[in-house]
Amino acid sequence: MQAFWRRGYEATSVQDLVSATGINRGSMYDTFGDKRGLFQAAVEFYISNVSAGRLKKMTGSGPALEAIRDYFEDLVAFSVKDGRELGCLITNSVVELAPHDAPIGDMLRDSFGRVEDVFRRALLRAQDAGELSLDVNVKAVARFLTATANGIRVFARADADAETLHDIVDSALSVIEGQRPDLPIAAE
Amino acid sequence: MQAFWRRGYEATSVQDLVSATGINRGSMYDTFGDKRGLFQAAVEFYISNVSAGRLKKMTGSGPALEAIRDYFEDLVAFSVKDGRELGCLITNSVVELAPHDAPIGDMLRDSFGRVEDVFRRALLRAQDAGELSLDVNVKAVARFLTATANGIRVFARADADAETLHDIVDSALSVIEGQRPDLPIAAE
DNA sequence: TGATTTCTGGAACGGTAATTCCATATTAAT
DNA sequence: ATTAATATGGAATTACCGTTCCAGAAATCA
Repeated sequence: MQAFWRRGYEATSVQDLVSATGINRGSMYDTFGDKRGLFQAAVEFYISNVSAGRLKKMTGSGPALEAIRDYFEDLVAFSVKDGRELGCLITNSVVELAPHDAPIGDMLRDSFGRVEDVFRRALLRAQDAGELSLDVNVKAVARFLTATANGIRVFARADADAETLHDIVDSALSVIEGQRPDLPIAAE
Repeated sequence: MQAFWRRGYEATSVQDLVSATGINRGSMYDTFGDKRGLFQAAVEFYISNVSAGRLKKMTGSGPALEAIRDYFEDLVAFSVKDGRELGCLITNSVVELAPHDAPIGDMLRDSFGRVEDVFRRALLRAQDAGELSLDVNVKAVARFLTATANGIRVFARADADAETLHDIVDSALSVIEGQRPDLPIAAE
């Protein structure tokens, strides 16, 4: 997974994968069929571990807008860490492969859908909690936040610094953080 | 350029380039040195034609916020056209190559910088014209809009539909379109 | 027109890619 | 302990990759 994450699908040779994993060539082919099969497994692993792990924090019961901000701060923190210029394996793979490999494309689109869904739920929770105006188009904003996360990942891949990424996050979150609802009509 | 745009650097073979251009193998090598040289030329061509063309519309003297919106509408319109799933050659190349090819990475980062700059100027014009509050952090928002454009491009590469892309644009532009300045203190 | 440069089609080259195979060693199951 | 299953190192295979080369055709220039 890490090899593919770093260099992409095409630029990673089977020899790279053998060296990186320390696993025998033959065993690799026995288990995953071919390079593409291993790649698919790597992406699946990424989705259900790396990605889902970060998303799970957003599904808690605490303040939803705060959870969304934390998600983005996490993203920025990771992007400028030593694992720099990695970006996101899903984003990278969408760009490299989605248009030419339908099954992998579908898998990646599903993953986007799940991210969007987590955002959507968080936004609904924010509305329920009175943190966010009911006028906000939740579906649209969820899509927007998903796209923004991808934009940040592209910037990360271009080695953007923390300040730049923070600027992006702050501006993006102004879409929801400046949207407290009006006072309730019948305040108790 | 189109071959690289469609399939990326690694997945495009020299044979593909020969077939796509109708130009002889030898002539190609005489002119561009090698595959990488041709790629570099393709990206340069993209930057100074495709990309610059779209950006130029934003540098006019008309209403700046409208120009920004038009830029994004253009993006969406192109992304769902027949040239679908192409995304942006710069975005695609950043993701595929920036971390492993310093010269090309630099070229692509420069291009990002120029986009950011065009946004920045437009935002400043908007402030001058009283379309945009002076409280807005212009640099941050310019970075944000650049990142958003990249996010849209990633979505386009994942074959997102027009509605989805419009949702993203509408939400993103709410960062600036809801920010009219307060009435001037000394209204005439 | 004749000379020079440029382009063409296509063969040829070396290298490395993905994949397969196998005899041997290791591990797990009975 | 014996058998069956799995992993290992590495060679072998096939194919395509990028790149070079060249003899001849076309175009350009004097």
